[in-house]
Amino acid sequence: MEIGTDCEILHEETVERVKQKLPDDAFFFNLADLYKIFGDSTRVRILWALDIEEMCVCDLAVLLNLTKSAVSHQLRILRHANLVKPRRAGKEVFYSLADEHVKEIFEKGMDHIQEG
Amino acid sequence: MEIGTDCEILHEETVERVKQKLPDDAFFFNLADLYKIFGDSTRVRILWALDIEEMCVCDLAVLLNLTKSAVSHQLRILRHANLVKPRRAGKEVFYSLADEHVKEIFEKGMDHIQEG
DNA sequence: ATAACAGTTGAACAATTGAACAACTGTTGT
DNA sequence: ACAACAGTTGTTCAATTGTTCAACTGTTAT
Repeated sequence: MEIGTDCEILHEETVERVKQKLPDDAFFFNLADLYKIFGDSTRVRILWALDIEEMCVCDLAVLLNLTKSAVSHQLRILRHANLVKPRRAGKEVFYSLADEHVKEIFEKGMDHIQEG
Repeated sequence: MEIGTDCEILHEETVERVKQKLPDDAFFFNLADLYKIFGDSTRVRILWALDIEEMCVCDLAVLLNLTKSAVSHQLRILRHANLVKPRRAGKEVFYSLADEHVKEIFEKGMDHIQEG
């Protein structure tokens, strides 16, 4: 079955109208990639914890019952997405939320859960 | 390496303080599951389109260059998460966003992308 | 009734992803 | 210089996930 052509165009006006506003693929990939990061309970727990206060890798491992390795891997992903930022202090690295967006995205998500 | 114990507890006060506020696992799973749904470019494109106007499955397939099947599978997931709602009209099924949260979560996500 | 078509659904396959393990950096203190 | 420890990183493996294909519903019109 051929993509996009296994059906007649039912409402051409609608499709055209929306198509004109449609952002390019990169936009959607970036947006999806951002949400993908929130889409894992371990990462969400880390973000939630860092929303309370700055913590080092070991603290997070103990708090969330994970290995340092697992925490570090996830922090790397979160760092890469500019959601957390590191602060080195001797041997330890303290992590905190990078900006206010994280908190806001969280709040909207929780709103939805509490209704559904 | 034993989980959560491959390091000394460095800041016990911090860990305890955060632990007391820590929601149960279900909370984080639900939250992650919600974001997981936004974490796919096809679903995000569908949601974006439905944010402009109500559309039927075929319209979405043509607009986004997908098979009806692929669209329907994704709509099922979105329906299940209460993000879209169907409206049957004869042979066609029109979908629209279920509530305002979707739009708000979107906006926050885009804010973040445009800064990073 | 039956043909036509919008939409749904299940199974199978490829691609992605999180966790675990082990090896490695980098900093501190002796 | 070296031991100790916080953190990082690469690899492997199992599990999850998106898409496709094919078969199936359900509604409309003849």
